[in-house]
Amino acid sequence: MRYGPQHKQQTRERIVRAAARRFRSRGGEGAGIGDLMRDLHLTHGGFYRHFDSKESLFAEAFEQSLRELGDRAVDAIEHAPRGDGLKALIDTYLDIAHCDDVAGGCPVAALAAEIARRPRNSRVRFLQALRSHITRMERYIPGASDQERRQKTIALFTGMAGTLAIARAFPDEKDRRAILDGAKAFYLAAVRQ
Amino acid sequence: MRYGPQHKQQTRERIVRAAARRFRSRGGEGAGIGDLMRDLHLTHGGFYRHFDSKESLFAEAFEQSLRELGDRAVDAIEHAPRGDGLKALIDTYLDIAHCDDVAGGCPVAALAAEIARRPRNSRVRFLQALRSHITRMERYIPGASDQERRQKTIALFTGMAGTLAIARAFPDEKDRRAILDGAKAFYLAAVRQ
DNA sequence: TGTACATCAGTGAACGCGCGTTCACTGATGTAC
DNA sequence: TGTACATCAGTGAACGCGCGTTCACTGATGTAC
Repeated sequence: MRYGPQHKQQTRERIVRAAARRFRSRGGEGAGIGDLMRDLHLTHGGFYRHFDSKESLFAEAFEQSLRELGDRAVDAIEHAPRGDGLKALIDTYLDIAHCDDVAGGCPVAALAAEIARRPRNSRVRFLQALRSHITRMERYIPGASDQERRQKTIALFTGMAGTLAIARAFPDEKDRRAILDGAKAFYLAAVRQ
Repeated sequence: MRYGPQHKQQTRERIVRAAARRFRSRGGEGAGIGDLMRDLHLTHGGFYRHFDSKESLFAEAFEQSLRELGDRAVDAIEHAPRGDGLKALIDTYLDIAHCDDVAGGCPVAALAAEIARRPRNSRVRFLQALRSHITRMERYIPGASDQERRQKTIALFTGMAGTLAIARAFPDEKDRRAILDGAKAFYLAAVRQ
């Protein structure tokens, strides 16, 4: 059957949105095209009208996730009381709600290791997304020079992603909270130097 | 055919050692039993004389990897000049050689996200290994109280693991070095508070 | 206005492949007598 | 000492399954005339 002119674009967006969640919560290998499409009440064959391959969906989903993480971070910083932006950034990232929302959370915490395993050529899109996330964040990080601010931004972001990923392995919420709270203090002190 | 009395134990150890490398470099889903056994000049069928399942091999390989990482960390600290133990710990972990040796490196940096995705029950072994690694390391981390030392140890270790995992995604060695060097300074300052 | 045709998002069977696991079997060595 | 049997690490075919991808097809709507 034929659909309205915006229909295809809408379906594509629904696929990306659903995929972004599935990839984060199940990993790239754990999330299948068939299940994904079934959730959207579509069949797997139609997928290839929208994407060349699972890999290109994965890249697009990653980009979207990271962009949205950045949006939320900026939002948290700019809605914080004056001078508390940095604390808000850290506290939001290391919040128990973020920790417990793998599907909607930071794609780097969920997928960094498997991105590093991909062939060089397919990593460029991910790295581009990562770099623009860092660039977007570095203006909120204090430092004596641009270079120092960038380095601190990278250390902070990659560090917090690691902490979040590991906290998620603990089934007991008390453990997760202890890890996250300890890390909040650690990173805030570190960034304020 | 029948083998000498130590033969089985030796084969088992060879399997664990090879698996520990394969799981870290390819991920739990990317490393297959068939390929693993073929590398050891054995066939896949024999695997089940040594392990119940791929999952139990994975857990044992993880434990061994983390134990060995701890050994190397302790070694680096204790061979460092007096007062430089902490710096040696951080510099060893964030060394470019460690970054580039995924197969022989930290299993947490390589596998944390997928461990977090496993069912609760199968996570207990991993968490036990993680906890004993932390306990082993915390005596080298300064802090006002035991609790503070533990929290800092966790933040440091999980943070460095995240940084390492992400650095590995960069194909250009210059980028990896920049990330690692920036993080070395960041974490050293943070832990020294 | 009415008719014939083109379009193309979505369908679902099929393909090829790799995987974890099972199982009947092998055969060199250890053990019982 | 010699013989018959038991053991069991390792073999390799087979099973069942799920996956990414392909492809001929469908059919409601847009377009050409």
